[in-house]
Amino acid sequence: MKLEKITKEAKNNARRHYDDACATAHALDLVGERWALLVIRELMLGPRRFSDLRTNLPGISANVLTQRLEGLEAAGIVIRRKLPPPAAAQVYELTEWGYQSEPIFQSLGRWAARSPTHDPSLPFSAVSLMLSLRTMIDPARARGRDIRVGFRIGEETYAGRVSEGQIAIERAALDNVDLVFSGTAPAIARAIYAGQELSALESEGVLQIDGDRTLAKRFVSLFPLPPKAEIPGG
Amino acid sequence: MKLEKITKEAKNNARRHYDDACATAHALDLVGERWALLVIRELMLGPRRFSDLRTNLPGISANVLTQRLEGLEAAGIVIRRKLPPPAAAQVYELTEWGYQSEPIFQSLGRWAARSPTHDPSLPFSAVSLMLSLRTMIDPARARGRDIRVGFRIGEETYAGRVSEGQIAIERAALDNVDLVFSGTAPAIARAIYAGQELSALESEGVLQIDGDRTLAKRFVSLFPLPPKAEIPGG
DNA sequence: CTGTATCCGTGTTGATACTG
DNA sequence: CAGTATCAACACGGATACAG
Repeated sequence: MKLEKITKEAKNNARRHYDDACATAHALDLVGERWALLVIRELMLGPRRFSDLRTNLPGISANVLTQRLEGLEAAGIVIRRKLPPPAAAQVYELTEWGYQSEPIFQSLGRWAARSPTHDPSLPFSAVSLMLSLRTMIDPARARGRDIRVGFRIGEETYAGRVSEGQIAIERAALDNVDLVFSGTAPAIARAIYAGQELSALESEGVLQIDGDRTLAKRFVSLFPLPPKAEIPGG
Repeated sequence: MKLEKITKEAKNNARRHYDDACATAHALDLVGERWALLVIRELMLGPRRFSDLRTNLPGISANVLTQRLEGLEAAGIVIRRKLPPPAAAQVYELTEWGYQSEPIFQSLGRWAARSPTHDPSLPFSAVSLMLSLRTMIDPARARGRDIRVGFRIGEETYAGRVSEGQIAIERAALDNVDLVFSGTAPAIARAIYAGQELSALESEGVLQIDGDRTLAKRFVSLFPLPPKAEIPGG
């Protein structure tokens, strides 16, 4: 039993890697496997349990999630903790270095937003929507604004604050916010990125806005999408 | 014959993808397959031929390289061109949007440079070394400097210019440079990143420096490595 | 010489079912 | 809830043969 485990681990360590001193290639050795970056993304706004990760990563299978978490833990990117009683659940959390990978998501997201084949009508996790706000905010439009905004998505709430051209977001209770968007992540995304009328989404029943409507309109206008790339001969 | 090709293409189009509206996930659909980003990296400093790519990507096989180039071309990231006679060779080149992926390499490289398991003694392609200079230059140290530097790596030459805290680099002839490093990419990397004595590398015969030695020392000092990440319990 | 196509052994991935 | 076991499908990489 023990021996089997050891050989298995040896196998994992000897897994495919690029023989390349380039730091980018090394990054791909660390997080280039399928699903790895998306697992990190889901942890980017704080610790999560195995099943949280599973439900927010449409399509990942349990064994692959296990493997990725083991690999990320071995690499020093993720750490697993047992929550103190009474919660007593096990959670996975990024290490400090793990959290520092956020610029990777921003550069990937900003670039891919220009893709001609990007389909924003697919499922959208709450975390990725929140992260996308950090990525896509237009500092020029946001400068001078100070808006406290809340989001209620399923069971979870996120609190954000626009200031100095940036937006800070964390998983937190909705105290002291000027504005709350409640709904599914895709619905909120339609309001912010597809530019759909807030009132239309509300009558559809997929979105609810509490607070100053004008402020809400101003808020969603802070997140313009870049123009699609023009593909020669495409 | 034709039918087979069509079914194969249909298969390729229907290949594994994340069902996720997040732009980061879409980026991974585009460039998340093994080798894809490294192929793009090799094209980042200008067009290359199939065999250039092969020799600079240690370990990629011809059929995988073909598949990646097809996929990247279909995605609008790479375009293939036939060089005019007499060269008449076929080359692969990034589209404008493809070139805009450079920040992805920078964020990956900067982050992975902190990895405790990064081994800089592996093979190093000329392009990745040149790109790493753009990524790792310390603007604070570089500000106020104006240095024209050349690199001769194998058959190729690269010309760089430090100015305004940045370094611009292109594949170009070595006219008008203050300083030339000649040698293999790993040797130059040892001088710049491992902080090895230039004179030691020269007596070893792996590096040659033409130009002002003091300037060379100043140049290599512009590229400090970040501290390794501390892994809790690692 | 520069790629492309095909075959094949092997390892990785993912769907389903199952266990503590 | 948090994973493990099993198995089929696929992707990878190497070799080789082929085309312009």
